[in-house]
Amino acid sequence: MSELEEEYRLEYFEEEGFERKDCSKCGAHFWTRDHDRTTCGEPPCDEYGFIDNPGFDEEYSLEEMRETFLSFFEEYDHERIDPYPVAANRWREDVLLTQASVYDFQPLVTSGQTPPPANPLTISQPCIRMQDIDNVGKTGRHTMAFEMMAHHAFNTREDAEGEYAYDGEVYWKDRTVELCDTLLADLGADLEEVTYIEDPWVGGGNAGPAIEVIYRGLEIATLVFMCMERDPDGEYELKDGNRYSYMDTYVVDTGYGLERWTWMSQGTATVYEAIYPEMIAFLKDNADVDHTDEEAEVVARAARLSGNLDIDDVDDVEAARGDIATQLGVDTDELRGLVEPLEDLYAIADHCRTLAYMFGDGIVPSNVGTGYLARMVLRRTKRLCDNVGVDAPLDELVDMQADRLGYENRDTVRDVVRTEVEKYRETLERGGRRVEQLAGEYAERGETIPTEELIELYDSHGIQPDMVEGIATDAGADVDVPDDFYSLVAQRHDTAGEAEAEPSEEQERFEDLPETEKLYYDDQQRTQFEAVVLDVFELEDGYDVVLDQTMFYPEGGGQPADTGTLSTEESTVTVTDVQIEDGVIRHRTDEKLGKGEFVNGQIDAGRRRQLMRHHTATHIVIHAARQVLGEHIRQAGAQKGVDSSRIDVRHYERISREEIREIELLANEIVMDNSAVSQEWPHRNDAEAEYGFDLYQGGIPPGTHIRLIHVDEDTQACGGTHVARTGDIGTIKILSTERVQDGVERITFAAGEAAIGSTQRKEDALYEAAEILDVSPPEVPDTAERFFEEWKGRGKRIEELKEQLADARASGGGGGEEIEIGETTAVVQRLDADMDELRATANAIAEEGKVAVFASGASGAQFVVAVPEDVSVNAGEVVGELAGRVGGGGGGPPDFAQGGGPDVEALDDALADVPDVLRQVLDV
RNA sequence: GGGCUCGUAGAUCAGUGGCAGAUCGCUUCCUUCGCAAGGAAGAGGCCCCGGGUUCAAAUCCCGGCGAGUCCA
Repeated sequence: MSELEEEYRLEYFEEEGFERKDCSKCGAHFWTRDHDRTTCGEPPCDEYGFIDNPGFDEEYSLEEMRETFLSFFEEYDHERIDPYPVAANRWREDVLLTQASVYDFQPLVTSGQTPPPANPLTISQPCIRMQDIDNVGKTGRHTMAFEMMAHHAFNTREDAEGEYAYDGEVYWKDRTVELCDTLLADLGADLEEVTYIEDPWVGGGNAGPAIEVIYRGLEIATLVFMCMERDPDGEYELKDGNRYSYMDTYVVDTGYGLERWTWMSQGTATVYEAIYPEMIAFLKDNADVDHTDEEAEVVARAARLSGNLDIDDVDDVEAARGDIATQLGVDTDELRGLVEPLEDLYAIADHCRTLAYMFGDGIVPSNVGTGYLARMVLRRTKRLCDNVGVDAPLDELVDMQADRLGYENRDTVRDVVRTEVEKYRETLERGGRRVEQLAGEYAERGETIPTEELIELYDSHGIQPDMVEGIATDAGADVDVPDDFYSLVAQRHDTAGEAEAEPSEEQERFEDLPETEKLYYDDQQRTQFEAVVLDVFELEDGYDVVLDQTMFYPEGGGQPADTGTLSTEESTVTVTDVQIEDGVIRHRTDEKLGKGEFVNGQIDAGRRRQLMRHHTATHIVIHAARQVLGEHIRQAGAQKGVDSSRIDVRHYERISREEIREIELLANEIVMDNSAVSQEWPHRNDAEAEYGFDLYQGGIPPGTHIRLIHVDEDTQACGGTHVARTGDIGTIKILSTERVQDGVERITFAAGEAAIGSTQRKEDALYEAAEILDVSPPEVPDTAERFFEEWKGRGKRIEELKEQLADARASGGGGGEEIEIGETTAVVQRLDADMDELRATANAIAEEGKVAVFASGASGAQFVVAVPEDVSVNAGEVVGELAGRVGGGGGGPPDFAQGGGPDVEALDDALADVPDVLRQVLDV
């Protein structure tokens, strides 16, 4: 760490008369204006000093504080940027949720591949952190949803000029600290009380010096100077044990907690009371949480005490509760009774804000990804509401927050919440029944419900152990929930880490090749071109040809590669696949071409035309789906093909047939409008400013300029090839929808010739069915139904007749051979009928008090033996013996058995042996 | 993306390779001035679909479709 010490010797500190000190309690290095100070200022070294003693001149609400911050930085030449969605997985694959403002600019901007939307910039970015979910409401300062206010500056070193998407230095450490200091001074903070603690930062492969800003015991900002990256040969070893070296780009990454600044300005006992005053008042009223003045006084004092303690997880909270009660001179349980309902209310307010962010930004509840996190939060919130007695519908509570946060899709948000609450209710009901039954069984046996069952209930059915406990207690069964329950669940999910094979025999030759010029964007209708062969790579199966320019579209963005041919004067080779790697396009061919040869390229025009139709149609279908299903509709994946294509969209319920028809109609209206499909390459900042984040349906492309495709009113960033006018698509036919995951619907459709083809195939099927039924196609459904009903009726009638036939045979009409065995009579008969008939007849005979042995040769050799109640013949044994003689086996209970074998030839002989077999069995 | 669980009467679910079951609901009748309740009788099943194993599959195996749930 000491290697970074130099990094903190700022001119600004010197000019302002700061002194570097070591904390007398924790040893941390920190900078302060107060020369008498000995501690770093952060709990546990110091206590909160702002409760009932606000640190700023004025009180601010959340909204006021946000505005104050942003306009302050605007005044100092920063551009204000709109916040990004909380679903960070829309632009990066390594995380699900936005947890800091810098997430917005990773990895493309921080690495220098893409310019920032402004430089320097300021933003208040909504973030969600689920790590501390259990602490929310209890510690007085943890929230799951928060806004990270920030100012960022993106710099590159002088010697790297021109290599990155931004150049030069905007500002670095001194200016950053100065801005922070100035803001504090502007708000009226006592700068003597502010400490800047040295705390190097490491994360996500990057690192750099960082400073924690502490004021009156509260960490109100972190100033990170990201300037290093992980490098095995790096000069510096940092606290994560890895080595790092300096990068060409260096980024000012600051984070100012909006909630904490608001709290600081108000000095309330908890952060929640500062940021959600109206909602908490509403919840208190709704849940009837009311304290006498005396009780309120106890609660306030307890909050103050717990705020002063170093509480960082729930175990500490529980332990601290006793201490606090002692200090206040009240009973621990009494204190808990007063405080716990409040804690639940605080958590509800916070969780509702989290949900508003999530659903407002278009996250759909699901069993995967961010959707799953949203589902977990929603269920947890619902449980908290039920627990504390809040009976306002959850969608209303979430809407209160969505309203306050200024979301415009509030109706959809409410709809999503209602649907999800209903799903949860069903899960609970299902689970409840299951547990009741299980508990009943264990209670009867006087056993404790084993842990294995609890894990199964939770893992497979989503039933929390405490719910099992509640129901089981009512049923009189014991439950023992182990302390390490959740780690036991985790064990079930242990997966062997798969080794990632990396062949990496990348030839240097390939890396030295220039980027291939992409002709397919110039004129998307052309299918022929001329080029020079730059290099040829021999593969196990064919060759990879690299040209100077190409019309062949490489696989990408869900669009498959073009196929076609490359011809020289002497020969023609077939292109079967095309891939792009670092801007260099490889054409996979069956035959070899010579380096330096001129070739004439011809792509398969029919295939390409279908792919273009499908690609443009994809934009149209998603646009239409958005009109019909709602603004939240977003692509979750897509694959184009020649015969059909599919897109996956996020939606919270199954798409109905009616909705499909609407989407199909809308899509075809766009086709019929025959409007032009256009492309442009604007600066990405201009594009984002005009169209917003929804441009990026299929991932975010790097680069300063991005390609936009306009189809009707839809605009998307897209690298694919498209038809010139929507009418070129011909027609769009939606083929099917399926639920590929909970919350993700897959729409499969066909365009152009493929649409006609698929419609014709469906019609053919209908015509064929109509012909078989000998009716016209519109009559098929009614006729099919009538036939099905009739078929079922006949089945029933046949059953009845078989029963009657069996009765008739039993009463002597069957003509079976009767033999006497001991005191009973046995009827032995061959009856080549199916099993049902044999069984019915044999049963009827047994009813008469006779042993029945029936055999059939209808399908294989089969036997049925029925024995009346008080006769001591074991039917199973008889069948076993007989079936053995026809090469098979059989068995069943003593009074009724069946069996058989493949050897029909031996059936009659076996039947002839029946008397012997029966006597034998009887003797035993 | 991966794991696990489930698809049987209108609903909720039993069913351990050998005759398709329970409870509620439904229909009719009895009892009643009437209703609730009670009694009696009855209807209602492509055991999700398709393959396989077997003498025999609701049951075992594989695949598909549909649903639920946990984890990353």
